[in-house]
Amino acid sequence: MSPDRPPRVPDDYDPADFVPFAVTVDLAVFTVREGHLHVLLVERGEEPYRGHWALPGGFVRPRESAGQAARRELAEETGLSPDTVAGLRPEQLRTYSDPDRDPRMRVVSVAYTALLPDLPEPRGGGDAAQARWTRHDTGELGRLAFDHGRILADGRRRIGAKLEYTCLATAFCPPEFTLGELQQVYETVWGVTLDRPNFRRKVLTSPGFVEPVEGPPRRTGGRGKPAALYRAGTATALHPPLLRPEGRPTP
Amino acid sequence: MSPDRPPRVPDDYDPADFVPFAVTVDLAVFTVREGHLHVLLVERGEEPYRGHWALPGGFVRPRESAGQAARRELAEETGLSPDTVAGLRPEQLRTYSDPDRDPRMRVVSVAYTALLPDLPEPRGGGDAAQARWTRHDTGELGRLAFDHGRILADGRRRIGAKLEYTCLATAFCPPEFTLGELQQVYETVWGVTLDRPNFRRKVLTSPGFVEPVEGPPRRTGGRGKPAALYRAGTATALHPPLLRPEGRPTP
DNA sequence: ATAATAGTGTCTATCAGACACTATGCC
DNA sequence: GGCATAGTGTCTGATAGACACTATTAT
Repeated sequence: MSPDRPPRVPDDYDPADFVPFAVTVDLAVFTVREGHLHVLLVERGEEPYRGHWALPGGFVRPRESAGQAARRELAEETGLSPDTVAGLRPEQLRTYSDPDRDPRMRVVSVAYTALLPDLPEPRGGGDAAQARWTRHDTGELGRLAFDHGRILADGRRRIGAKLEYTCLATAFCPPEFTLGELQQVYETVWGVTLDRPNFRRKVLTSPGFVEPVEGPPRRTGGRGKPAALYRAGTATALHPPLLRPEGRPTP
Repeated sequence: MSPDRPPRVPDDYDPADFVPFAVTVDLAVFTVREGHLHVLLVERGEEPYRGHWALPGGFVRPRESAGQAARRELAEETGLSPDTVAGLRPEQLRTYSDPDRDPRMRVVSVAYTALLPDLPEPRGGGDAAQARWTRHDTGELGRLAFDHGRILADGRRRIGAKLEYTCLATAFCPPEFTLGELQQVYETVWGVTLDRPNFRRKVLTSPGFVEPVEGPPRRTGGRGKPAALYRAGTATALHPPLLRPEGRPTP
């Protein structure tokens, strides 16, 4: 509901004196780089958790929605042009509201995931705050600040699942990409290897998943036969889905 | 992130003067009753939207998480015993944070879905606020208060999708149920008819979806052959999923 | 030539949809 | 018997996994 609704109040609590909450957004921004899943982290410059790495994010401002705040923060943290960021669609992950998740005050955080193609190093918003891509698989990312480790784990699980039944994987790719690159996204995020012929067949027979780039230009990824280029199609859902091997949903 | 993180602040905004937000939970509580999907609504007794129907919900208290608030509100609104409510697991849907979603103040609402078996009429929390099950399909539920119409639509879409790849459907059923009842949940939520033999085969060969109730008791749903009873299994995910007919994800 | 990547074709096991048929209860 | 629901068996078309094979580039 929303504020008042009078007789609902059961006992000890008066709606008028609700505690003020701070509302923030946190972003789990992923990219695939050199065959590894990376996540964008920033270094905290203040207590608590000074010197720890954290997810980028910030306050929701008085006149913006959480989604707008997420897009704004993403632009600030990555230093991407507003045009580029406009094309991205941070997707709401879930909201974290444990009363003690911030030791200082009551902060409710709306978490988002975003997927980027491989980009140059983040500019870090042009100020002193460090921002960098960190490999997600290695243990390198020690303890993150606050409950960001949990948020990151939730986000990671979510994108793995969404690759199965949406066309989301193309968001990890540049505007034009080869099927080999697309396959590597799946292999990297899922941590498996896929059969190339079967992967091609599945992608190409899923209507609206990818569409060939008309001009017969081609591109090479080193040596080997140059690959045809594709761009993301208009579909957003995959029916039927492209299921992970092993059956199990990834623990 | 969470409050401060010093050099991040870009320009005009001072983290110290964040506006106070109110945080509420809203619940989209569904049940299947007489072959129709129903949702639990309460009648508002105050402006704005006095006399309009709304989703049940309320403020998050100073020392509870949004999830705890959702369970508490669910217990209050349905009048269910705490034991029963403890078994339910309201699931976070998403957070609604449009600056103008409440005309009076800045309210961010964390929405939850919950699925109940067919129950006696809600007690309405023992006070004057009306609470009742309303058919979701008919146009009977006029304009809901605030953005609750949108929340309800989002929740409806979500549970339809989750039936495909989770074992959630059993949450609509009493502790012991027949496969016919389970099938009716799918048919009702999806608005389709399913082939019974194929449905049985799928459910029974999905490990952990349902398990037979040992004692050979049986129960009838009127006339016809009595059906074997099952209870929910231990699995939570369905692999491979039980896909909706038609291919399309339901617009 | 060899390595490396792109792309094609085919066989097969599995699975979902369709549907005929049997079983067991009530009237 | 007639009807309604529960439950079984079978056929078939679609699909995913496995894998052999060809194509085109760089070195």
